[in-house]
Amino acid sequence: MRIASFNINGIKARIERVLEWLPESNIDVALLQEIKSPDEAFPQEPFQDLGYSVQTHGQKSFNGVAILSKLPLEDVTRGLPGDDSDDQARWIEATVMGDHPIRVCNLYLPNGNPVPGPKYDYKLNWMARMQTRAETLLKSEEPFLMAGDFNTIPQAEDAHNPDKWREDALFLPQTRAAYQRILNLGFTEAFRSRNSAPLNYTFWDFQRGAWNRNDGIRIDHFLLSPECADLLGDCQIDRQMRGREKPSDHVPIWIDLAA
DNA sequence: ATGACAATCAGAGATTGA
Repeated sequence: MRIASFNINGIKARIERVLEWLPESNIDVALLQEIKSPDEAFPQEPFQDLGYSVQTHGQKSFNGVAILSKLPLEDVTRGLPGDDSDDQARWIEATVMGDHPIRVCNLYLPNGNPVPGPKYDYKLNWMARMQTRAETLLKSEEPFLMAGDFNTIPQAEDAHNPDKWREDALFLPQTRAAYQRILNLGFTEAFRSRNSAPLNYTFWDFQRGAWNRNDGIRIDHFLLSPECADLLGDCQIDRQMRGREKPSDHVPIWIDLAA
């Protein structure tokens, strides 16, 4: 089974790219971020026509996550636990019912800029809540994964020009430490477990010709629980999507699971 | 020091993103 994560930067603007990509990359389960759409406005029919069921957790204008799946989904839950006052649509979970049921958490982690300020405080609080959720799921000993746009550059080799990100919310020591604390619970970061090469990115800014200079960053990740990591096959970044007509600023990343 | 790009909502230009 192939599970992908893709920050599409608006379903309305990106639907043609997504519809061509799903069969091209043989995606069974797609975790989408930044759908920028309320649930009722998300176009389900084109995806159902391709054989996917659709689960969304959206809001007007910003944020929003969705799961498209060719396999049955059970126990869909919306929102990251830990703060009832948080109304930003950044987290959705479901259990994918393949040969081995896998709990899938699709996340759009806050950007956090500018630093310092309330947006960065929100990011760090959100990451702490995510760690708590991860700890809860680990106790269940069910295979699960957390994937999406982490807005986190884990290491210097994950940026073309790390020095320009030193003061940025995506690369500050506090951000990387919060990410590392989650990883240290026992997760496998799928891409780096399969590929140690630098110059592999998932995001290139629209500005300053970043794509043409490969001036990118690697911020979209798959974290696998120990039981899930045992099922991992390949992990690839669909880099070519950045060169298409009307691209998102992110590209898809996918994993193959023996599940 | 600023803007550069793109998407959204709205129907211009502010806001957000990374």
